[in-house]
Amino acid sequence: MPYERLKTAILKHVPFSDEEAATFCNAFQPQRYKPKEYLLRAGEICRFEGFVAQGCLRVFALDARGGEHVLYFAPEDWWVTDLDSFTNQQPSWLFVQALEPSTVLQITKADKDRLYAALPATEKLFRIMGQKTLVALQRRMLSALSQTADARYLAFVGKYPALAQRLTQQQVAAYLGITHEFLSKIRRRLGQKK
Amino acid sequence: MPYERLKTAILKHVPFSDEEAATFCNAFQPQRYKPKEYLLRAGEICRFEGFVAQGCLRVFALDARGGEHVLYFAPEDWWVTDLDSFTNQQPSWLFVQALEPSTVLQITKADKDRLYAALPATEKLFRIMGQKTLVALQRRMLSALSQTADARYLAFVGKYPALAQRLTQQQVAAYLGITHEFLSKIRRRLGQKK
DNA sequence: GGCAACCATTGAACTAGTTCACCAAGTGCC
DNA sequence: GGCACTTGGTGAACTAGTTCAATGGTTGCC
Repeated sequence: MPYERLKTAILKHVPFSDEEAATFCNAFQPQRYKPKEYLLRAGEICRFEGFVAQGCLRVFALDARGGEHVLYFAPEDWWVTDLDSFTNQQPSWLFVQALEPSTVLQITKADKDRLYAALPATEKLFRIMGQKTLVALQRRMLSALSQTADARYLAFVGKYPALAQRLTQQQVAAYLGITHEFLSKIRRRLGQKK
Repeated sequence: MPYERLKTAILKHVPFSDEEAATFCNAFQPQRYKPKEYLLRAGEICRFEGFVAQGCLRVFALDARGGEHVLYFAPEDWWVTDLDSFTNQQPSWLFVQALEPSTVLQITKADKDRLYAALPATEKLFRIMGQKTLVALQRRMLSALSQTADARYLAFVGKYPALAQRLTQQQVAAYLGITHEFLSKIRRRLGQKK
């Protein structure tokens, strides 16, 4: 049951009763995606906020020359949306794509607004989750400003070893902000055979 | 009156009555800082969340070799804290320093928690402000991943022209993730005399 | 009013990371 | 079972950005 993961995840932050948790979870619709399938493309309006029950997605942007740059990966238990496009219902500049066969529990903007009204603790839930995301992104920003690609790569595999295994090197490179050729050279230098 | 700026700022996001707004604002204490004065140093626990009523601060980190890297600047109407250290009351890895003579309205963790309890809309207020900060940081992260230093510099002065005037080039460079020497060369190349 | 900091600029030598072209191995598809 | 496609690796030439050292101009301080 994909809803169990969602229930467990939210109860970590907010003390919902069983009924409240059910009200919360029932506002989400499960959707399955095949590898390479897009949930959102730049120019579209993001109609969902999703909780990944299974699989792995990526959120990325294209630069002027067609290069892909990964904002984040979303494996199981992560949330995925274009926050700006979703909250303001305006055109996105991001792509959201499944990397593996994935199941995502999705909520619409209207249903999320209903949740805020029906269960006030929802405010706190998303405030806290947003704060954690912000702290993590601040760390990554500082890492981008201050560390060399070698150090960023080591930090990434150190922090997310299981995820690093699931991703191709191209995806990892697009997250680190380097070319996959250079990542290959870093790995050789570090003697990483894995 | 420094509280007027704070009141105006919060009423943009949340419909407080005059009494509620007063309750909110009175939880904050004004503090004045001289240029170069530190509000927080790495290793300390961040005891405040602040609203800048006047002046300008910077939040930065040191790398292994002593280089400074700016996470963000906080001029008038911006909020400033080490979110991680403040919310979890654990040692910080950041520095917060005044760049100009500044007045900051500050709240402690305990008083902020009291606000959350006394005025539930406070949850919404900080959820929304957090979301906006997150969206802005996502944009900056993608810019760091995908753009050259020239483009990032132009984007910065384009987005924050007044702020760029107030800062030294060293500060701007530490925000862009380049050396101030290289920033100087970029500016020459662009023919910027300002 | 003079000295000490700090700031912006510049040039030369260097290094981290890119680009392009190519090759080998795996994987999935029909 | 074969073919197309994607992936990972490698080398050579290149470029964006760093490092170091030096200079001159402001600014602020006592």
